[in-house]
Amino acid sequence: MRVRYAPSPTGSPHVGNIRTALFNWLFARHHGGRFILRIEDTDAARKIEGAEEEIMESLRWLGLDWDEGPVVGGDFGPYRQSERLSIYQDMARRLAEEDKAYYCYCSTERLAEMRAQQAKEKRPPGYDRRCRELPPSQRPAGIPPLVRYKMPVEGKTTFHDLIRGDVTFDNAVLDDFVILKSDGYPTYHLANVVDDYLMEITHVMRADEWIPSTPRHLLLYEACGWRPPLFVHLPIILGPDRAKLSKRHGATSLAAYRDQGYLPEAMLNFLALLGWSLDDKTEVLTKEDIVRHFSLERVGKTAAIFSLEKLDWMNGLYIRHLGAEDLRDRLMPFLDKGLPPEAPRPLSPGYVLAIASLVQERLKKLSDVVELTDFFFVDDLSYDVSLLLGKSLKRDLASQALELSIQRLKPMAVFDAHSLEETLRPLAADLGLKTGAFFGLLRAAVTGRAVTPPLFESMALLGRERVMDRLEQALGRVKAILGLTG
RNA sequence: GGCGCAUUCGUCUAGCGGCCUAGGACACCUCCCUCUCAAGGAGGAGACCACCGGUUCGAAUCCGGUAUGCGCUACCA
Repeated sequence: MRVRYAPSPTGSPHVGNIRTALFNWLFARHHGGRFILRIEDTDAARKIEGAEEEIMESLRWLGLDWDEGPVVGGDFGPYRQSERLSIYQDMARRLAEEDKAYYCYCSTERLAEMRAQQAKEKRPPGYDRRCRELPPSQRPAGIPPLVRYKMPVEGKTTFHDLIRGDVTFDNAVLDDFVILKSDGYPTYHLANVVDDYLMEITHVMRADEWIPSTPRHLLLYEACGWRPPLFVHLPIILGPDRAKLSKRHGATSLAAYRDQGYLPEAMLNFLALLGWSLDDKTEVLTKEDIVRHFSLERVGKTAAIFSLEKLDWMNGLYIRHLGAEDLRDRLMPFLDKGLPPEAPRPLSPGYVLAIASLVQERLKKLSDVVELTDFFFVDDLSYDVSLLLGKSLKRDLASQALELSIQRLKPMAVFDAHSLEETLRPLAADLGLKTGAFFGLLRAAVTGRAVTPPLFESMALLGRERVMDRLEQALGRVKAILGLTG
């Protein structure tokens, strides 16, 4: 079995696009077939420099390796359509010679006018076939022609979709579509059919939106005298507004999710579940699990909305299951990029390792680490004094609590989490404070935040010097307020 | 407008004629645990299976129609 992922390099691939790649890859790996990457760069105008590299980078990030295609080569290359132009041109010429296609000289302006007229008269749009029977003698000179397929005017075309069953179209609703543009480039329809044939693709697995063009492709296979492959149309992925996922949905490119700190293994698991399921309960699956069980029979037919909530949960789950050093290594670049410049670099791997274990079960995304742990790296804690006083804490009590804490902390022989808790916990009672209120005060003083990793572990990691320093500073701030208001 | 595809909790889905007074997960709510936040544990609420007709002893499951959504309708893919 041979399947392909055939993106056009018009930008960084979005998750819907990549999901199609994933299903092709899963299908190939499950059946021991070949997964081919083919770049469909037939639209010179929309082609974006660097997009091809981004496509490959996205595939690599998810771990979808291709057996043939750019970089790796293969026996059916080249795998970039812009390098296969003569093949399409020869084919278009052949079809024209066999009277299965014809040259069209209509200008873009005329076509636009025609469409406007059709719309006005509420007639179905489509080429009016003016050039269809144009004798060679009447061909205008000096106008580079394009080539159109000579669509049968009657009859029906039916194809069998592996997950949708038979789909039938009336040939009459199909117009004479362009197969070769006037710039010598093929359209998707021609290039796709020619390449799928020449590359011996057995299953064309692509998004739902291609269903309406499948009869054109089928007719093209027929015109060329080729046996068509099997067709599989995958449900599309919609944005939260139920429209087809596209650029305007914000962070839809796979790379954007990577940059936010989603793990590739979580993304792969999540994407696989968008349209495929193993059974009525299993949801957490490794790549190997999915490959082992993947089957077209369990691919659904309804469009799915790409919603972040479940992805976030799954990402957190995968983060929690990471080994300590693995997590540290993945966190490092996010800290490096996200921490303010005053945080000393390079970051200490040992220090980050300890921090990582403190936040592991608190992360949904790797990028969350910055907000959660910046106080470990930066000494200038800028927080509002009200954070120290809280809602119910009297000011004099706050200052008293800080003073007492400093006093008790000073003589501690070992400054570890356990000893810290042993010396500080009784203090709450001594002060007549609830532990929540007391620890909240200390937390604010030491971290400048209301929400942090566990207090004693954090204090131990920060070290005696910094903790004492921050407590003193907090005390000073509370006292300043006391003095101000009497 | 034409053509096509789809239609089960807010979301992802299980279900392929009786196991369904519809199962799981995320999100949500409550409680427990607890130094905050998480994580974890225990509960809860949430779907008249889009609607209307058939077929059948019996339908979420089969058939037809309607509605709605989405897609296609380019010298884009």
